[in-house]
Amino acid sequence: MPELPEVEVVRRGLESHVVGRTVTDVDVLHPRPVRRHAAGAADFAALVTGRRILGACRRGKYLWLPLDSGDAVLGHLGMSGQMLVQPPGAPDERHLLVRFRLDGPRELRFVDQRMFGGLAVSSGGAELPAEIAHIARDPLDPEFDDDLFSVRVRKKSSGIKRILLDQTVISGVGNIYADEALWLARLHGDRAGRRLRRADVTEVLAGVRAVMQSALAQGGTSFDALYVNINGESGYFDRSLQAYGQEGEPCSRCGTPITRVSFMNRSSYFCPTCQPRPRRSRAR
DNA sequence: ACTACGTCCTGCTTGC
DNA sequence: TGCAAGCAGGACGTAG
Repeated sequence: MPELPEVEVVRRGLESHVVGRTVTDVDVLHPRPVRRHAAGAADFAALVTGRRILGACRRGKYLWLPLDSGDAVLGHLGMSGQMLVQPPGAPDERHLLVRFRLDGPRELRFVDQRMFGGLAVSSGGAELPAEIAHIARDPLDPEFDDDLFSVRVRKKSSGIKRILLDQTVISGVGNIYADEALWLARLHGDRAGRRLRRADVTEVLAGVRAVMQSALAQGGTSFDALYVNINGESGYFDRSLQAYGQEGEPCSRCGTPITRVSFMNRSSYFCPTCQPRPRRSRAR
C-alpha cells in the first residue's frame, strides 16, 4: 500500500525518466482512473497530448506532473496504482488503464489492479493543484510546521491514530506507518489528541519521520532505470515492521504478543503493554 | 464546525 | 472440490 515513502520513490523515478519528455499520445483504456476528471477521458487526453512534462512533484500521497501549458497531471496511486516506464513494445500489463506515449524510447503507463487510484488534469495546477489545496504538508516537507501540528492535534477529540490518517492535518501517513509510528512513540491509537502532552505529539511525529525515512532508505533502491515500480513493496515490509501485521508475534521491546483490533473497517496493530489503552476507551 | 462511517474496487486467502 | 465470505484500504461524500 503506497504511503509517502513509496510515492516518493515513484516521484523520483518519474523525475529521472519522464521529466523533459513531450507526450505524443494518450490512451485512456478504462474510464475508472479518470473519474475525477469531470470533462471525461477524451478531454483528459486532449489536454495532455502535445504537452511537455516539466517536473515531478508530490505532496503526501499525491503526485503531479506540471505541464508546459500551466496545467498538471494530478495522480494518486490509491492502494495498488503503479507508474511504469516501459518500452512501447512491451506487452500490456493486465491492469493497464492509461498509456502516455512519449517522444523518447519509453512510454509511461498507469497500471492499477484495484482501481482506487486515479488521474486528472488540474487546470492551472502546475504550482500546486487546487484539488489538493486541502492536503496538509507532509512530515518530510521542509516547511512542515511541527508546532502547528501539535496545536491542531491537541485540539482534537479523535484518537491519535485517526488524526494521523487525516490528510488535512498531516499527509502521507497510511495505516501501516501510523501503527509503526504509534508503536515507536508507545502510544495507543485511541488516545485522544486533546489529552496528549506536547511531548507525546513530538514523540509520535518523530516516530512518523523515523519509519518513513527508514522505508525511504530501503525503498529508494527498489527500482531501476527501466521499471519505476510501486506496489506497496518498498522492501521495508518484511524486515522492519514492529507492529503492523505482527499479530501474535512478540513485541521486540517487551515480548508481549502484538494485538490486532478492528478499526475503521481495517486493522490496527499494537503492543498492549507498551501502548496501553486509554482508560476511557472502549475495548474494540 | 467537527466527527465518524459507508462506499468504491479486485484478487488473494480462508473456511465450510 | 467448489463456492462464498472475509480481508486489504485511501479518500471522499454524507449523515449525525
